[in-house]
Amino acid sequence: MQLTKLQDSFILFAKGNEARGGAQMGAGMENRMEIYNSLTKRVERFVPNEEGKVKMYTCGPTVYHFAHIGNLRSYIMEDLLEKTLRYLGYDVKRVMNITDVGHLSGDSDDGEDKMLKGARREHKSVMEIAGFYTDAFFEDCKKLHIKRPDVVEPATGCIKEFIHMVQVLLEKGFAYEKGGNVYFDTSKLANYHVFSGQTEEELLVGVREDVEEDSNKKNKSDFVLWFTKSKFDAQELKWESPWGQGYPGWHIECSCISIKHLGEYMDIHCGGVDNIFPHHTNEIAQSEAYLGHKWCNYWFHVHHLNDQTGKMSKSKGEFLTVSLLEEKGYRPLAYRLFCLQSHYRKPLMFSFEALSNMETAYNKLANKVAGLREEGEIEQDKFEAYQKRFADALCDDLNSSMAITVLYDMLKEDMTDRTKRELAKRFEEVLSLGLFDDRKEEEDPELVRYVLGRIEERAAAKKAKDFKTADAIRDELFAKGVILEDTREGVKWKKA
RNA sequence: GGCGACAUAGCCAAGUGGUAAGGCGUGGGUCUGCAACACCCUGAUCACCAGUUCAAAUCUGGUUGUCGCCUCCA
Repeated sequence: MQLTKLQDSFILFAKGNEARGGAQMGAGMENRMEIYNSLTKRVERFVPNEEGKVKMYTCGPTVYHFAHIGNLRSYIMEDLLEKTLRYLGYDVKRVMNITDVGHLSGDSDDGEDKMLKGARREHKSVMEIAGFYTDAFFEDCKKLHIKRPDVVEPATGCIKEFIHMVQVLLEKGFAYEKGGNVYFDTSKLANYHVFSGQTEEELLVGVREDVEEDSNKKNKSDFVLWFTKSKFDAQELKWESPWGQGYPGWHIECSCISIKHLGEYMDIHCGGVDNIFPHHTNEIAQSEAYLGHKWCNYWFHVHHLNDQTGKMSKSKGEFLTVSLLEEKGYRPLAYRLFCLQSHYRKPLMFSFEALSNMETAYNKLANKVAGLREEGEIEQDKFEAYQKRFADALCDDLNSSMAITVLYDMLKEDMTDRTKRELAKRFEEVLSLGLFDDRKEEEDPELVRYVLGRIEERAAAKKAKDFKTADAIRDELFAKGVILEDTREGVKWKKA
């Protein structure tokens, strides 16, 4: 793999201001992770600022509605990244924000605030809506085995910090007040378009026609840091500020919250590809202008989940949620498997046919792992060889598809069940597919006793060659949602 | 219009120079009272065209198609 020097994301001073980075790993731990960096458009060796520690930030959900499974793909892949880093021995601190203010409507933009729109739709207050959908988001995450970040911070909890940051930007001359709002002055930056590779002139060419221009802006690229004048006078959430009553712009929250919890130097910033511009671009602008030095070294972007009509979007109205998948009889973890068997940097095509495939694959895989016995000794050589193969796959720009293949190969390998079990447990630390969850425990003990009784009766009937009775019992249990299987090890049963 | 990504078997999807991983499905088989489970076997020359090379899915150029972004009160 060809390694390249980090491109400077430090936009104020084009050269000579490296972030602190480049810490050398000590003995016993090696930096072997290679990951694509959107900033440099290359796969690079991952080297954190501080040896053995990773500071990671994720753009969290906008809580005006349920997350759809396309949003959740990003969180699944980010979860995989975090767990891979932990698996490799890093001490990871991860922070996520909750956008509960300031981010306006999307594709079918009618100029109404998303939160406000959600509130009106459901006759609730904005904060009630935010609380409800925040809980719903983490419920979905739980079902998909997405670990809750170490720190979760709602934007509305950091207003003071936002105001402070805007003040500093004004003092340093990176921002200006106009028409009641505070804007970031992008002309003060040497390299604003770090991600897009386009110049301002190029951007001007095809500007969307349906967007109303803000005549207060000095430059086309400038963006709002603080609003006091909004065409949404019905804005419910407003705070006092040196510039009058108002609310923060969309981008300031991520800059502020991440610096608050992770300090001035960050290792990895995550999000969906659609965040690259303008959101992440503006975050870099604000943060580095505020800090006066380079801020984050690696940018990790997950590509979209598409269906026949294109990317899934909250604003399209109808969208797929985890709950909806459950209603249709799919396991959320089958969706996780579906995501893991593709690469995070490729668009993934969703269809119910594909998900059905995965559902079957998931059940087979879970059965296979459940069938492993606590037998034999751990074969150390093979144990380590497979651990290495597994880690190698993930270190190769998070090749989760290959990691899944290593799991399958491992299960087919000629070695003791105990070795396989222990390996599967190790892999589960990263994959989190719930392969060791004992589903029987949730069963009603009354039902279990009944089923076991009927199985005995059926066994007796079979012994007496009374297959008619035996089949009748099987049919009866099937009608109750219980499936019987006569395996070499005896009769097994499971819920349909 | 600009910028970028992607295009591999019925479906999902790995694979960046040496003659195509894996999963699901399909078909065949073993096992089984039957069914299911399990296990074994079974498939593609990589959108198209041209070029570089002893050798290309993999590099270069072009074409076509799909998708994303082009903000700042998305």
